[in-house]
Amino acid sequence: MTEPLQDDRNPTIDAQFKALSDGTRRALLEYLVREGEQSVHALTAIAGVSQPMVSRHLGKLKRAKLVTARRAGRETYYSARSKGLAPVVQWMAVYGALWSQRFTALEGMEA
Amino acid sequence: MTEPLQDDRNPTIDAQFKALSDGTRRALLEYLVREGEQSVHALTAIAGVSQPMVSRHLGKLKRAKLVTARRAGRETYYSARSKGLAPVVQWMAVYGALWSQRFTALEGMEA
DNA sequence: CCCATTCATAACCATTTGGTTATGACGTAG
DNA sequence: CTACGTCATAACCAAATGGTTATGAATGGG
Repeated sequence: MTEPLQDDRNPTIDAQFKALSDGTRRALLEYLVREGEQSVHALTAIAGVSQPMVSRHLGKLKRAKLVTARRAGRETYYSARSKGLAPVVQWMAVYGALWSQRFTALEGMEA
Repeated sequence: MTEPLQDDRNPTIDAQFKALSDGTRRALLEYLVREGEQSVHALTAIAGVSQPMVSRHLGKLKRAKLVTARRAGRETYYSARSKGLAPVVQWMAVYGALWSQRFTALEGMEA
């Protein structure tokens, strides 16, 4: 509704698109979405990269509000954050709708 | 449909998310979507960056198949490519649907 | 024919990014 | 108490990224 005058820089959307732009990160996220809460250990097993890198990817996903972390003993469990995608979905709804008429039923979503 | 075994690296989706992860690029794209075909000149006027940078951003959007270019005389006109968002939308449809039940009516979309 | 406009590319720079190995903090199990 | 398992952070590196100014290739107008 608020007209993006010339540059609607939005930190959250920025962070989310950037977070989603990496294949490894998407794979982690997809795994969390499909399999539910997972420890870093488990995620390291399925990601093709080292454990520190997994931690860093998860950190970025967390800062993008796409996942949440729950510490339990020596393990940290990450889960996909529902509502996490909302900002991106909203962007898609607005511009995708204008773009073509292929979008519908995406409204009623709050960041 | 094809189960992402552990890492569904998809160059197009990668490129699209990456392309969308920059605010300036999104602003250019949004402008094209809202105002239709525009010359680089016009786009430079609304983007907050130099003309070469606009060209480079447009190049990246083009490689991501989000815009198309049409050369006319000394001007190049860019337009948002309809269907461009399809891969991203598809990803959103699949994972967004799993993610929460907030997604619907996103199927029937082809890349 | 010359000059100006439009655009893309080159050269350069600082920062970010994805990756690694090494280390350290903390919890748990003998 | 010691040893191991889990995770995050540090240090480091090469490559990509966003930005700039300078240049060059076309096209169009006087």
